[in-house]
Amino acid sequence: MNIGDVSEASGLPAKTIRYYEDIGLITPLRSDNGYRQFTQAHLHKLAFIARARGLGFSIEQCRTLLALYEDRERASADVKALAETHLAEIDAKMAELADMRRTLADLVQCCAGDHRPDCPILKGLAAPVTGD
Amino acid sequence: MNIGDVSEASGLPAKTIRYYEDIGLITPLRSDNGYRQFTQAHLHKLAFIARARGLGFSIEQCRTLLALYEDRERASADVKALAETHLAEIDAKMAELADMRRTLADLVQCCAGDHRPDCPILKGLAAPVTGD
DNA sequence: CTTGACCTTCCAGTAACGGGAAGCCCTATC
DNA sequence: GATAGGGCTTCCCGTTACTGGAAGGTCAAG
Repeated sequence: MNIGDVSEASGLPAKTIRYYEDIGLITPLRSDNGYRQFTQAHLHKLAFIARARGLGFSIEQCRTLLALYEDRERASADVKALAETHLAEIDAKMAELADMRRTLADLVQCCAGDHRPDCPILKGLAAPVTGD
Repeated sequence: MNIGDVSEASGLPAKTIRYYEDIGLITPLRSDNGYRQFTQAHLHKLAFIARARGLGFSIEQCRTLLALYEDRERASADVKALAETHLAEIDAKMAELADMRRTLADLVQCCAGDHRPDCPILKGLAAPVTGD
């Protein structure tokens, strides 16, 4: 398969697939004309990466996951640990966003949002509301 | 004030403050020795930016907020609209994270996490679970 | 006079690609 | 055979919002 085929099959842009080759995630062979030649195994790997990325794993985490995936002796505990680490990262981000959201929603709610210049949002940014 | 003073007062690293000057967010004067000279107004602006950044506004959104902040004729509706746009961005990110979290948590829960190689997480990444 | 803390500029790197240029390859059509 | 098109190649720059580090000027204290 050429890059266009795996691109369509995996849903990944060709640019992204070339990038993954650059950083050593996949290593397609080349045909005589210099075109990358992909096998089903390559496609499988790319789909794996696409799904892991879709779950928010970083490229380096994907690299580790792929290595574990290809290691028939791996312990599932290793995979689980990585997944749990990532789960914790997600939770941390969600908590951070929730904090922002709370504060921002408060400010928005206080703002009349009319033609007048008086704006509690800007006031809140200029001097944070102290709950004391 | 020198950059170290505003850095400490605003909580922003000196590097970041220089960067903000680079991109035109602030424009301190220079003293004879070439050092940046900051006023209370500069510090005020930096603190404003720091808080807006803390709420997740992008640099460009901060630039707009600053412009609105310094425009005595602005309508609070403009500020509110920007804040609501950002609120929607936050909500979108939270929803995306929640989706990831759900799927990942499901996989993690199915994984024994022991010394054996059998791992539902890797299986799930290799071929997504279809709910059909 | 030297030491050390501060300040300056500039260059490079981060994550994970995306855009676009310049140019080769292959097939189809006229 | 010439050409048009689409796909492929490499290469380099741009993105966001900084951070790290090198090389060197400035200033106050001992």
